[in-house]
Amino acid sequence: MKLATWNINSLNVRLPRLLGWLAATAPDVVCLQETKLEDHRFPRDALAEAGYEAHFAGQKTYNGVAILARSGLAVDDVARGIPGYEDTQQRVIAATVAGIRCISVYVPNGQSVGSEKYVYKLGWFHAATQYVKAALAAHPLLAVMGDYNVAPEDRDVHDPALWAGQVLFSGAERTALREMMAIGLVDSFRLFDQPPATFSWWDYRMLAFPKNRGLRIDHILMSAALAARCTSCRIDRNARKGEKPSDHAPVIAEISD
DNA sequence: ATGGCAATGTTTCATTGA
Repeated sequence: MKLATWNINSLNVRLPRLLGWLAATAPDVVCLQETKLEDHRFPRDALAEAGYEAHFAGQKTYNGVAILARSGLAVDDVARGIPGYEDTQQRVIAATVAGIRCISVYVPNGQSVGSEKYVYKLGWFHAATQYVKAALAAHPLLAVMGDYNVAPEDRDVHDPALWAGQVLFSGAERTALREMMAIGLVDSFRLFDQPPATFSWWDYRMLAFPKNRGLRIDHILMSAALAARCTSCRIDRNARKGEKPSDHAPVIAEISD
């Protein structure tokens, strides 16, 4: 079982790239963020032809999340948004795929520390934590996958001194992520030895990617029961290369049967 | 090879992302 998450930064632009990546990678579940498509425009048929059943919660221009499940896998209890938390922005979708509860999350960016969007980010994070806590209680096999817009540690940032106190790496954001993990989730990436300076996002500007000036802000968090079955987790840096890449690379975790 | 922002709509600039 192969689980993946990828901030695709416009599924309209990136559909050909996604289809090629699906064929090459053969994941069983893919969580997508920043699809930027209203539901009536979602390329459900193209993905079905590629062998994936799609569930999605989208909107125009911004945000938008989806879960793709390999055709034939049982998909149950699809849920959109965070119950009890009013939000016009489409940032969460959940589904149980082959018995594993999967939640695709697109945490707000936060813009800059202290801004209105930063306050929204922290409030959203806490609401999401309560939601994930309830999900964990109901589903021992849980994976929360997505773009968290938070780098957890110094080693997840190309230049920690430069980023200290900045949005994506501020103390309050890292604390919010730690608090979500404290309910009983582990960062599957850190279950394994990893090459130093492994990141999941690079700015389009200033040659950030070829210089590897990135951040690791996309994560696959797992419950203890799921983590016990996790055999690998890696970031697919190759998917950031070539013509018209997303600014994010996918994270891929493997689960033993 | 991986390359000096990109996607979108409000469209020929403004907004947002991270």
